[in-house]
Amino acid sequence: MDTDFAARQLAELGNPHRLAAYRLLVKAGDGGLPVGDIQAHLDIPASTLSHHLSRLIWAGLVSQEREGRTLRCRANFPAMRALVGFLADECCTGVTTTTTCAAPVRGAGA
Amino acid sequence: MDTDFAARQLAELGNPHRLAAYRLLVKAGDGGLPVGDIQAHLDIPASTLSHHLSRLIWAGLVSQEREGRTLRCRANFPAMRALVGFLADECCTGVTTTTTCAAPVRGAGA
DNA sequence: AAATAATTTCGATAATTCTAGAAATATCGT
DNA sequence: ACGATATTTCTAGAATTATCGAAATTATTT
Repeated sequence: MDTDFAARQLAELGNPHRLAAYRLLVKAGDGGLPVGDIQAHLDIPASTLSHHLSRLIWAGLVSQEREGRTLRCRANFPAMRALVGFLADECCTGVTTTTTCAAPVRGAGA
Repeated sequence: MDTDFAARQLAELGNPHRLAAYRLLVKAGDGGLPVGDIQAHLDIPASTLSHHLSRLIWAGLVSQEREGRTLRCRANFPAMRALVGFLADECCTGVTTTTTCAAPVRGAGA
């Protein structure tokens, strides 16, 4: 994973509306959620939500699939694991001290 | 962990310079690194780096401790684990399907 | 106390992001 | 084709962020 790409994904998650939407999708799991459901939870204008969703999609964190009139959104779980792994990756590689990563993150290589 | 707080931390990590600096500190482990060492790696003006470091510190991701003329920076590992945990927290709570979090993140409750 | 070193604060400018209304697009049922 | 629903694209103003030189701050050495 490239640093700039990871930074992009983190930045996209770093907006309260987008993070709330993303977490909603994480909670929803593989079933995902229609845009309208997300809007109902977040209570922001459709155009604003659409803007945020497009950024999550662009960053590869969320995918969309049309189902009739609605667009179902899903969290990209492999991407999330890769990002989380990147953060902890090479943790303490150059360490000169003792314990640091007492609770290392699993699946770091994803 | 509050959503706005998590978003703030993610946003601060979502800048290539800051993420690079942070990862440097993560690799350095408990030993940390002086600001000057970070600057040598990132090759950006001191004032710009200082600005970015102050944001990481403000977000609670990095701490600083003076050692004579130099300021030693350290990654706040518990904060990192808490943030990573937050992302995966309640994953698939409302799921209606089968496998999703094939490689669940440990320490999620941090 | 002066010179030097490490880092921050200030100030100004350029670039990006957020927000949301209006218009456009896609799909469905009749 | 038409009307209704779901969602996006366009647009632009406001707010935030990034950048960096110059000046200020804090600590060390002589």
